[in-house]
Amino acid sequence: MESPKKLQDIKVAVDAVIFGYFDKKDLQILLIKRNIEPFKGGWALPGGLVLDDESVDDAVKRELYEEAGIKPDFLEQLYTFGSLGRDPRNRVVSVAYLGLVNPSYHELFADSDAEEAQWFSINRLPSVAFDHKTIIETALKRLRTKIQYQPIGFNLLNEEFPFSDLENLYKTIVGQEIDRRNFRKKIMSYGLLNETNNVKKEGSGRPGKLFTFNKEKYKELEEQGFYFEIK
Amino acid sequence: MESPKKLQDIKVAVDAVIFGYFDKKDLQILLIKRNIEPFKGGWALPGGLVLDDESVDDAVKRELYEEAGIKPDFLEQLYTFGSLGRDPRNRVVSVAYLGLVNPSYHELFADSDAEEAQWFSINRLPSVAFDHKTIIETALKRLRTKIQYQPIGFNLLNEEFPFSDLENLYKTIVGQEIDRRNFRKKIMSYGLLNETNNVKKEGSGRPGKLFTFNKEKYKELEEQGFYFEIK
DNA sequence: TCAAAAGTGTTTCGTTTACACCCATGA
DNA sequence: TCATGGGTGTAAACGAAACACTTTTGA
Repeated sequence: MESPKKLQDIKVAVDAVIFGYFDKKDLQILLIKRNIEPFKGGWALPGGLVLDDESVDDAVKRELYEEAGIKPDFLEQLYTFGSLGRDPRNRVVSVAYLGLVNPSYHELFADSDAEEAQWFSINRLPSVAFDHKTIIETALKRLRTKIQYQPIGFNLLNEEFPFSDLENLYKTIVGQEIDRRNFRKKIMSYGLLNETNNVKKEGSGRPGKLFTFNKEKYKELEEQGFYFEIK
Repeated sequence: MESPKKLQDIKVAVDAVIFGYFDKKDLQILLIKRNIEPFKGGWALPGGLVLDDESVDDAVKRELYEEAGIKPDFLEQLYTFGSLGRDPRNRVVSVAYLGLVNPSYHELFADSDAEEAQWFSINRLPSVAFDHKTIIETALKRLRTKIQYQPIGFNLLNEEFPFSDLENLYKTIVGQEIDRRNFRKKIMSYGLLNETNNVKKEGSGRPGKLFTFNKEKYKELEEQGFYFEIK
């Protein structure tokens, strides 16, 4: 933090990789159709320049709300991309965030004049502007490891969910088969799920009990040095 | 990454938390005595504004070399601090880095006209400028957790080190007693240490064999999905 | 021969893994 | 009664934790 020899000319932006999960589908990422150059008409991560009078954290939240109508349940800083030539116009340093939402609680702004927000399966992403592909890869990697040692996955599920949703979520994100019995035993051993009196209605087969995640209890345990972990 | 409505006026800086370790002493942090306002004469993390034609990663390296004559063995991005009011002069967003060096391989620029760099025990830090205290705390937390699942600690030791140095390092950083036998068994089981023919000369007691860390083997194992872990 | 640090094995305990059948529901 | 997904227990294998004495050196 020294005074500049000559005036610095770098812009500060934010970009967000927002994951959504629809049961029985892939993991999805939120993209915005650009309505200005460069990459006009192409897809890009939601984001934009930070305003002078807002924190960087606030900037992402604002952009997400403006561009897609979304207020993520979970949002954390991912990594700052600061190499040269990221943006063909200016030098732009971009602070990337990783967010999680349950898409059924968030109606997207679709087909408005200005912007179009849309979910894309991570297995069928269109090509994206700037270095956003790298950012997405970084986010995916982080999500895959983080979900194994912090109970962040619940942010992708409904408030009340059948156990199988959780199972499918982990299978999808981590990308490998899990032993249903061992997985359930492990999760249940933490005592972080509350059983509701409701059951899953749709689908065939025996209806599953619905659970909620006990966020308060988790915070409490966490303060006592508890570590959530799924192998 | 949208075009600005009015011109953005935010500076981008880097700050580095560089840890050094002297055997039998505390963990140390590198601070620089400021020779300009604000906080002139006070201590601060090494760092400064990013130049227009260098990447953010390069900016930290340059600043560290200019301000302290140091080229860290390990350096990674820590977190970006982007709240308002961090710097009394301008709006500054700062990308913080965490670095590790072996101080005996790095002579500091001390008492030069321009700058003075000095090691401080993390247990006896002076008060530091800006929000650097927060940055240091973030770095310490990261170091404490990361050293337990990545073999980064070797960057703090001599090229050849007795096993006891490693033991003390972990005791110091993690801040709790370790079982010498179990610790040695665990480390040795990874087969990442090469035994040299040399022994530790100084000190009393039975001389310990010196080891080197096999970086190549670690990289190889890592690619095969191996995870280093110390509980 | 004493003080100081290095070097070393075994048992116990808890956790992880592997594995398959019955249950509840709607069609 | 059949198809579909929900719900459950146990034994074997493995890794973590607890624990103390002998060795080598220099003073």
